[in-house]
Amino acid sequence: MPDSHDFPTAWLRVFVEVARTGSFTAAAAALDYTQSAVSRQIAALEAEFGTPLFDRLPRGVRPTESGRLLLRHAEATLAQLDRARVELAALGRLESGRLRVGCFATAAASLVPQVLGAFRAAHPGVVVTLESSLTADLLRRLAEDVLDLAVVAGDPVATRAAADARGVLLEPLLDERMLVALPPGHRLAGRRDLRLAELADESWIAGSERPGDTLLGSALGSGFRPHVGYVVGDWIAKQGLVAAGFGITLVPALAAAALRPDLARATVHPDDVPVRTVWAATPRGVTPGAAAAAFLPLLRAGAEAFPRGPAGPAVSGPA
Amino acid sequence: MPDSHDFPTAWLRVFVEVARTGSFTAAAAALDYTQSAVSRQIAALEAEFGTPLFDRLPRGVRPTESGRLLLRHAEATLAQLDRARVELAALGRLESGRLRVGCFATAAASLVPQVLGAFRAAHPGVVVTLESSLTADLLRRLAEDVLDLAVVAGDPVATRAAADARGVLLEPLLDERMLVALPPGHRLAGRRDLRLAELADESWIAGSERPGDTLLGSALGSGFRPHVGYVVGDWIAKQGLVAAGFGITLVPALAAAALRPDLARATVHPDDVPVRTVWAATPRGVTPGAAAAAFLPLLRAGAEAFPRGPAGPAVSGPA
DNA sequence: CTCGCGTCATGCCACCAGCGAATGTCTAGC
DNA sequence: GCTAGACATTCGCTGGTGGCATGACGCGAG
Repeated sequence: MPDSHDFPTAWLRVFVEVARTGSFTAAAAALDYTQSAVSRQIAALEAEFGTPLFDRLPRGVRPTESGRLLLRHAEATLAQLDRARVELAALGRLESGRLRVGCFATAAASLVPQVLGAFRAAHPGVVVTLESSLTADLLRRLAEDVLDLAVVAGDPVATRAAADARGVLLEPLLDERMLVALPPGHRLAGRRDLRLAELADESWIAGSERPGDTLLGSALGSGFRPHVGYVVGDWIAKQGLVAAGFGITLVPALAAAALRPDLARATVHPDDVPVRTVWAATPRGVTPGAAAAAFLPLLRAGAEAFPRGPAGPAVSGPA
Repeated sequence: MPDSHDFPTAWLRVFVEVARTGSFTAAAAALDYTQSAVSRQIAALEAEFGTPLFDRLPRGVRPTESGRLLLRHAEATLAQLDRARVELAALGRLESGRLRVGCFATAAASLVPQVLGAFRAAHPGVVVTLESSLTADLLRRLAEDVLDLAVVAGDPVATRAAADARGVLLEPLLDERMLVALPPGHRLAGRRDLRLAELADESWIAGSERPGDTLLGSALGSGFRPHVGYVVGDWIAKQGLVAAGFGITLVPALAAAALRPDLARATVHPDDVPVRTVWAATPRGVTPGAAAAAFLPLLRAGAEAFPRGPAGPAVSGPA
């Protein structure tokens, strides 16, 4: 039973073993062949290369100059194949490899870094890259095989449609609640399931002049008409304005952890803001790498830990 | 007809070609396989390594991370085997390799260097080493596979017996004549087939105190009893003594070219000194390297060019 | 929507490459 | 000369390997 579970490289092993032991018979015994098999293997090799590779002596064999030359290459080749095997195994055991993750901006605030931390702790050998971009871009990059996995968010139907069009697989992670960031000491600080109507008198800070592009705009469908006092795209500036008491703003739950601690917050009633679902997105058709496969459960667990209930952690007032 | 004249490395080529073309079908066409064969080759590879190597896309395939890893090694391995092939071919065409020649001292004076010159001119890539030693030692080194070829000399029967005992093959090259080196202007300068009796009054310079070890001693059997004036092992010193007129000495024909030009010389009648045959010696049983095989004809030709007749070149007096 | 096309996967068959067992041949050593 | 040990060779057979035909699937044109 000549160790058949390795690929057609038997002749290499046979050759090297013959050279090592200096005997067909011994090599055959070592490799679990019969002597005749070894004899013909070598004969075939010699025919193939058109030159004798071993001198047949009365007691065993000795490599000719050609044999020695080939031996060097054969050993190098075996080593090469061995390395391939080892590295491939390491890849499978996630001792090496790469994982290219993409996510939308607010996911990069807390959820993804936290999961990445757990992943890196479990698989230090894997090189992880993270980039944040808009959902549409992430889906495109998945399809282009620039990313292995992405965390995307958006309107359930539209996002799923976009993903399907690009051949991207979506797995829902959580439905994201919305918070309102309030100036310190605000009267509504810590409230849960706040109705937007209660905020009708507030001055709002929007992320863009076009309401449709903003979180706030997505609430327009419910008949709510906010008074927009400022338009600021920058996240830091936005918080600054809120902290200074110039207005309030919507904050996705995932970004709550990134809120400056002096801000008060309150959760919005789910009926007043459309659900924004967060998905794990993976390319369809391509077999997931071991790294991506290992990342997904961690991502699910991380999402699970996020509040699906009425309020998030530290939702009541500043520290 | 899948290019069957190369050794079981087909899977490497198949794999690399699939990765290169990104298609089983195209790879099959390029390698003169059918698509099904390629499909199963890859499937077998994937089973072997326990991981998918290609993502099957609607249009062709693309290597997975494991595939890319294996691809690097596969290409390296193919290159390695290719190098082996090329170097082996170069070895066969004597564009590389080595030739370890040994010879007895006087052969190193002229015959062997001359042949080596011709050889190196024809095969500049071959690394040639030359060592000179005594015949017995040369035979031993041949048997020990330290030399590829040797030029030895000695008494026909004894030498052949020694060679047989060591498993060394002998091929006669020439029967060496003997010269006498004479002081400049000596009365016998240029004589041919000189009888030793004519030299009875001369003072001889021997190489050793034990007559049996010397060329001169080998002539004792014929009843000749020389008057030994000096015993000098060193070749330069011996010539110096002769040149200064202190005596005469025997010189093997092969060393004639190395005689200092101011010495006169004469050939000795073959009946007065025992024949010393010069052989090419090669190890028996071991297949001769291409280099040794190419060297032998040159050696025969070189020996042929040496005088087998009554007198050598420039045998008459100094220049 | 359906059809056609191109792609890979698979079932079935044939072939021969390669193995095992037994035998032959050569050499060395006693 | 005989024995022992090594490689070579022969014969019969199995299993791997490729070819052919077909199936499954996704895409894109009409």
